Amino acid sequence: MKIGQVSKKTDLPVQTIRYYETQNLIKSAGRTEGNFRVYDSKVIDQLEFIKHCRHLDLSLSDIKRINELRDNPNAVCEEVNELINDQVKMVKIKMKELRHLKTQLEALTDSCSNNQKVGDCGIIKSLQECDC
Amino acid sequence: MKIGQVSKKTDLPVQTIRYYETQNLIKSAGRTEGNFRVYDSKVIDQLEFIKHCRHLDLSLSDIKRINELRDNPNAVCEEVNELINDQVKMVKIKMKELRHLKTQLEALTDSCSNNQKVGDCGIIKSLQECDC
DNA sequence: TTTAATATCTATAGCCACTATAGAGTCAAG
DNA sequence: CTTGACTCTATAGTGGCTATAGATATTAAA
Ligand SMILES: [Zn+2]
Ligand SMILES: [Zn+2]
Ligand SMILES: [Zn+2]
Ligand SMILES: [Zn+2]
Repeated sequence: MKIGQVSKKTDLPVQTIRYYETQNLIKSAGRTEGNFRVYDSKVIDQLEFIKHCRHLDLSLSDIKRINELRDNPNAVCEEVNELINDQVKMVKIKMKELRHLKTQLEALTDSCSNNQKVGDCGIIKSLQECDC
Repeated sequence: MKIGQVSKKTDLPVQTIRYYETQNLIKSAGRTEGNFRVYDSKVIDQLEFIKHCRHLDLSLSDIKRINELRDNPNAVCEEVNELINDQVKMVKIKMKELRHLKTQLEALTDSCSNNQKVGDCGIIKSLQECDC
């Protein structure tokens, strides 16, 4: 299989697959005589795994770590657990920040009737005076 | 006032102030004979304005646009309004994504009892099989 | 068989909003 | 006069890609 076909099967851009190779998330592929990358079907699973991890917004270095752990199936999975728990924490923090942001932004929209002059616009005024 | 003092008053890193200058968010400052930037107190307000906009996660180009609009106090403020509304939309989208993420991550943590072997860990299995 | 289209290759730059570093110059206090 | 704090420019790094240029390889049609 060449990279274009891998790309179609995984729905990942060709560039991204090559990028993952440079980052050692997948092994360097073999090459044809003409220097084209050749893959066997295993890589599809590996890339799908990476994709799912990215869906969860895990960083590439986290994913690399998880892959390393997968290579030691007898190790205790505590570290995997911690990674996911940390991710949950991060998501919670981000959600909190976004809730705060939303409150502030909606207060801003309330302070403008949309047909004022810029000089009188409540949004602009609030941005000047905001004490956060 | 030199840049260090501006930095202290605004609590923005010196680098950031210089960066904002390169991005034309603030005008190029005057210079001393020794080529040090000199500011008058106006810049404090400008930087505070930028800071508050950044608190709302507005992009630097949005902020630049808002600054341009502020220079035309007689224009209608519709565009300011749109910028903020777009920002609210973005925040809502991100919140939705994060809620989805949180659900998935918490389902993952539930699928692992933390003391399994990596080979049996429900988290790893879920990441392999996930069909999202 | 020639040619044209498509696929692949590497290397490099761009995105965003900074942050960090190196190496040189400026200035004030002791 | 030296020390130290401050400032200057230029450059590279962050993360996770994405886009481009220019070269080479392969495939398909004419
Ligand atoms: Zn998935
Ligand atoms: Zn308004
Ligand atoms: Zn603020
Ligand atoms: Zn587990």
